[in-house]
Amino acid sequence: VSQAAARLEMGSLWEEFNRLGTEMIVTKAGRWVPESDRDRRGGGHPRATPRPRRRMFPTFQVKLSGLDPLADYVLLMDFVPLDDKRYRYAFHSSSWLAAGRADPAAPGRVHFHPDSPAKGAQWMRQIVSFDKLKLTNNLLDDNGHIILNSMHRYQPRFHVVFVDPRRDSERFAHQNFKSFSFPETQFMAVTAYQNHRVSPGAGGHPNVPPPFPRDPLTPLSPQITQLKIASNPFAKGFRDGDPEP
Amino acid sequence: VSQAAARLEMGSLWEEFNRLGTEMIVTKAGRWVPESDRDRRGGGHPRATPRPRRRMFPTFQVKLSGLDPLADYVLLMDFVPLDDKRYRYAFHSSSWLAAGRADPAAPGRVHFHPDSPAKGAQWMRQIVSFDKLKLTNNLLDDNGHIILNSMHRYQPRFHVVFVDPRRDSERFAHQNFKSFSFPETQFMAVTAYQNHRVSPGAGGHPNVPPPFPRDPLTPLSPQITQLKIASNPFAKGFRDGDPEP
DNA sequence: CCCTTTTCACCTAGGTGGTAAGAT
DNA sequence: ATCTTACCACCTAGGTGAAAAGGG
Repeated sequence: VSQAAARLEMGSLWEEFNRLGTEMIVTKAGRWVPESDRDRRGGGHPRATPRPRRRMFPTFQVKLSGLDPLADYVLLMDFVPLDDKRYRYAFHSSSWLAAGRADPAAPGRVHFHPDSPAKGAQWMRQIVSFDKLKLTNNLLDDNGHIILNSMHRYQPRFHVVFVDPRRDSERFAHQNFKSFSFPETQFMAVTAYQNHRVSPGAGGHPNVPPPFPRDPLTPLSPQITQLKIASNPFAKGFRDGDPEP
Repeated sequence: VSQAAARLEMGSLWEEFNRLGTEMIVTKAGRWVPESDRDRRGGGHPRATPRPRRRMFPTFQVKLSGLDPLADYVLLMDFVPLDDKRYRYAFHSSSWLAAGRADPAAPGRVHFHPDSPAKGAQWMRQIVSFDKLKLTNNLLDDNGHIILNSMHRYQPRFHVVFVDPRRDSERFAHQNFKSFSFPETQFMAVTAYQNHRVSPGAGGHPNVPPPFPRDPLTPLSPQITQLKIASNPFAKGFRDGDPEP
C-alpha cells in the first residue's frame, strides 16, 4: 500500500473555509418530521420518525492513485483532536479563545466508506466521497455516527487499508495501511455557527476594529455561514443576490 | 448453495396485482429536468439532464435463509419471456389479445444487486430489495438497465450465486447457483397502462358485459392503475378518498 | 388506430440555515 | 455563554400517473 496516494478534492473550497476558520455543525437527535406532515389517520405518534444527523460541508472527497487495481482495500475516516483545549467564541472581538482543558474525549469511532471493501481499480475509477458520514455530539449515539465534542478542534484523517488475502495474516497487520491528513480540512465542532460577525457597519457591534494581530482562529467576513450558504447546494434557499454558478 | 431458500416479500400485494394482470411501465429516455427548473444564468442547455428510467412496482424483495453466514454470495435478477407472443389490449372487451409472434428478443441483461458480493450473514440479516432495478424499452440502452419489449409478458427470476474462494474454481461452476421464480410476479411490459377499464357505469363503453369465461389476462376493476395509486407511496398525489394506511 | 413520447403537478425523502423558547 | 428542542421555508433529487402531443 506504500505507493498509494490521495489528492484532496475541492481543495480551494476547503482553503477558503479554513482561512475563515471552518465550523461543522454537530447535533444530537437530528430533527423530526414536521407536525404538518403527520396524517390525520392513525391518530398515532406525532414526530415519531427520527431524521439524520449532520453531514460535513464541504464533503471530504479524495482522488486515489497508486493502488493495485486487483487487490481489495477498505477506506475509512476518523477524527483526531487537534489539541487538548476547549474553546469559546468571543463575540465582542469576533475571535475564538481557549477556555480550559478539553472535555473527556468522545468514543473514538471510525467511519468506513460504505463501498468497502472494493478493488483498487474501483476506488481509483472516480472520486471517493464520504458524503454519508454524519457527525453527532451524542456520547450515547447508537447509529454508528462520528461522535465529537462541541467547541473542540478536530483534524479529519483518511486511511487506506490493504485487505490481505492470506488467512490469519497478522491481525491489524504492521504496515498494511496508509493514512492521510489534510491540514486545510481541520475544523471546530459547534452546535450553532459561532462566527456570526457581519460585514462592517451592519449591526451587532459596529465600529469595533478588526482584531490584531491576525491568527487562524480570528475570522474575517464573509463569515462561515455566508460561505456555507454560497457553496452548499442544499442551502440555496438562503441566498440573496445573483450568485455565480 | 443447495440449502438456500428465498421467501417473496409483499406476496399478498403481488397476488392482488397478479389477479388484475400486473403491468410494468417501461420508458426510453426517462424524463428531463422541467423547463421551469432551468436557471436564467449560464443561458445553457435546457432539459440537458437525463432522469432515471422506471422502477418496478411492487418492488421485488426477498427474505433469504439457508446461506453460509461466512461465505460470499452474489445476488442478481433477470427476466424471462413468458411466451413467444406479442399482445394488444382490446378496449372494447377490456382484455388482452395475442397479436402475433414476439418481437426480436431484447439483449438478455441481468441486474446485480448493488451490495454484491456480500457475506451470507449480511444477506440474511434483513430483506433484500431490488429497488434500484430499472426497466427500459431502449434496445440501445447504455446504462446497464433491464431491456424489455413493450406488450410482451415476462417472468422475473432471482439467482443466488455462491462465490467460490478457490482460485480458478471451474469458471461459471456447475451448480454454484440457485434460481427462484415466483409466478405471482409475472407482468406485462407497457409504455402506458392499458388496463384502463373504469368501474361499471362510469364512462368509456358502458353496458358492455364482462367477458366470459374469465382468464388471467382479463382484468376486473379496480384496475391496475388504481391499485398502483393506492399502494405506491410516490403516487399519493393521485389518491382521491381517505385510503387506509 | 394503436402505441410511444413528452410534459406536468404532486408526491417522497431528506439536506440547508433561521429563529424562538427553554434548559443547563 | 452555550446547548437543546421544535418548527419553519426553501432547497436538491427523484419516483408517480395524467394528459397532451407525436408517430407509424
